[in-house]
Amino acid sequence: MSDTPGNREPAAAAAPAHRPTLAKVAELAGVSVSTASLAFSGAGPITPETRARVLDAAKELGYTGPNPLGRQLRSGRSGVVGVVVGDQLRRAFRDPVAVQVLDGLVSTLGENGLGVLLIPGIPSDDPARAVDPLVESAAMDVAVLVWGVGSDDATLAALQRRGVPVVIGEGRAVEGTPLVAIRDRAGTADVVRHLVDLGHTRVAEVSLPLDNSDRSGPIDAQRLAQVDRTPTANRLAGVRDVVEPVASWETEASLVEHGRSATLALLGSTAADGTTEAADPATRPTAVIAHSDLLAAGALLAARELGLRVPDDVSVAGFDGLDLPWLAPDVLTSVHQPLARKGSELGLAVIRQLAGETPTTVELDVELVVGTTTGPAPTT
Amino acid sequence: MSDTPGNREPAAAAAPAHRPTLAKVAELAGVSVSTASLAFSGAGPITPETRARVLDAAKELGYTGPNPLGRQLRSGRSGVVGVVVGDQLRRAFRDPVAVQVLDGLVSTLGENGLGVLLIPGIPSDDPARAVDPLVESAAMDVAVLVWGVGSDDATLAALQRRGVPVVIGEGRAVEGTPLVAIRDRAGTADVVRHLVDLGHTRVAEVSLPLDNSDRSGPIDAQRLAQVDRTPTANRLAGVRDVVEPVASWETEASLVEHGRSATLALLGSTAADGTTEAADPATRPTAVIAHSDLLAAGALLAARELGLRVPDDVSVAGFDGLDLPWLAPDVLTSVHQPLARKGSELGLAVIRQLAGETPTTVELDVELVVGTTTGPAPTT
DNA sequence: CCGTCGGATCGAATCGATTCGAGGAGGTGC
DNA sequence: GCACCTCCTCGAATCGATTCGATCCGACGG
Repeated sequence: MSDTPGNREPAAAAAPAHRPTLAKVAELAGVSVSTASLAFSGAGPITPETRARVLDAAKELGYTGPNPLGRQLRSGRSGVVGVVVGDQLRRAFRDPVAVQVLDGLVSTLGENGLGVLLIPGIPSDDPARAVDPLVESAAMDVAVLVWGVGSDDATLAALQRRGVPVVIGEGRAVEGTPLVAIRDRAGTADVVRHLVDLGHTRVAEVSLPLDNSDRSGPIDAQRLAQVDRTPTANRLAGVRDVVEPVASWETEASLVEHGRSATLALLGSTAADGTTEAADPATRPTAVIAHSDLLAAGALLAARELGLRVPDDVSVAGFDGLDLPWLAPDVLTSVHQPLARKGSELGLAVIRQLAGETPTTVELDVELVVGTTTGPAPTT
Repeated sequence: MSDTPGNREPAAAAAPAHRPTLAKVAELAGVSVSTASLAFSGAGPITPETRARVLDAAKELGYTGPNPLGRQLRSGRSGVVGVVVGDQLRRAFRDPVAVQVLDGLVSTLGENGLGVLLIPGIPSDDPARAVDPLVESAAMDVAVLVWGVGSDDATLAALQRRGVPVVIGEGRAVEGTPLVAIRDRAGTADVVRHLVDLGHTRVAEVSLPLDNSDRSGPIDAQRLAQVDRTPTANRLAGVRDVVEPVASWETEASLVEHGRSATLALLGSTAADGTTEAADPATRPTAVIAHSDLLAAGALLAARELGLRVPDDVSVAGFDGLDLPWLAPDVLTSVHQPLARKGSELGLAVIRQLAGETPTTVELDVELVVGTTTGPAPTT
């Protein structure tokens, strides 16, 4: 076998495990490579005996099935779907919303034999890292941009340049790519209408990030015009479809602590000694609408801290429909969105894309679920 | 070019985008394929003009670089690291501990041009799903079992059968595979010693799951013998190195709500009307040691619910060192472990494994950080 | 003026499997 | 008994790139 002088074994000292190939198995079984391939793939006719002989030979050699790399090259498919997450995983995954969507996506793709490759997105504000090796050259059949695309998305551009088909979740529609979205705007309007129906007129808003600038603070008209994330834009619009909020506060991420600090700013006033206490009940907002449940949870904690009773002194509502048992005994009033379903739909869109079907837009329904955190506006 | 009659174009109607190959580029540039390859890879000598000519030709054809599949087959490397997560992502990623480790892992691997493929593990209690397509046949250079391996791990077995090198985090050491662990046992002993030093003698324990049976309830000696997860075993042992807990409660997952219910059971007693109130201060545990911060957070909430002051009536300590700002104003006493570092070390172990180095075991240090939730045992 | 040396380019083998058309053996029908 | 048909197996091309050794060229030294 090693009759060739000058073998191509450069320095592989402790690597005796040159895995056997299909050819070796075929040789041992006394059949051709093509027949051996048939034995494994099951495509095409083959006698049970021949098949058994091949399988026996495989077992004897310790061959555990066709090398995926060879198969992939031949078929032109890698079986891998790239999922673009934020540049920091820890950030993207701290939000249960993201995790649940991803869970649905991974399950659906897994059922179809597709794997998920985590791709750190290219931060649009960092041109130095404009070439991410994974985005630029990882093998993937489709890429999923789960959390939308900005107006000037470097990752999207790179993928399109490479010719990788793209599926987008929750965001701006892009020519020729499937989109899976939810009815943010209508859902947000629903919950705000619920508040208005309860008599609330001074509604404060805790907003999702408007872009990826990590800013936080009050949103004025000028800032409002700069919004560059579709979900945020939709929810801002949904609120304003019903009422003009008396105050609106931008947060840097959908996390409990940011909801808390935003709400302290909206409902509290800083005393001379630096401590924060509840603001004047006559002017203070009577309801807080948060763009997410995590922010709403923070709002709830802030209200408790300020000594405000929920919902007697202030009503709090969120968006997402997360299960937050540690808020007990309170149950958030929230707009429930089908998170796992959103992931599944993304997965199905990927599969349709691979099948060559023409891209479609899917829009999922949401549902207002009233909990214990909203009630009639205080009469004072 | 298409002088061959009977082209191999079966039914690719709307797919004109047969991506150009290196051969086509070489042809247009008037050079050989090998030279064109050199122009892209940069390996080997090449005149700047030739290189430019190739690159121009590539641009003209819309060729965006070598097809990863071809390169992978040739090199025998896929550049992909499989990371085995629980069968349900949503479950694995609800724990910030997991997410932070994964974040460190993804960063480190990303810096080395390696991608992370999410692999749902094979549930050991479900023989029907004993063949996961991804575990069985996805292309990966190394697999990482981040959360340890059980005594009879189907996923590990499948990977070993395939000959995929494995790296293990936090668990039982396996012959010939690198391991990255932390000093659970010593760290746990440290925090328990801290409690004992404060005068606590009646210490209750809220334990991580002992196996993947989803059981919850008190742990007796018999159950204690069945533990099949190394981190849990280590922490149980660490506690017992210092004190014998007056009560120990198994949870089904490291989540706030389970910590809460366990603690209600440990510190409360159910009244005749079905409500739970604090048990007799004379016999009630004065300290709760939880195996994780999420469980400890639940314990804290439960204590508050029972009307117990922390740390005056009861001390609470955890493990992990998570940042839990929504527990404010409390700050958990906890054993901090370097989570991102653990991920990085796993990544480095992967890289060493790929470089053919011999597997080593890395054990990371932990540090007790005293917060506001532990204090002297009540004198009554 | 010729031999030699070094750098750039090319040819061909190789990675490991899939697939299609051809060929061969065995069985059936007339 | 012959022709035909079916079913299985085989050979060879192919997927797209990398890489090694060979070749070819110009330049330089003797």
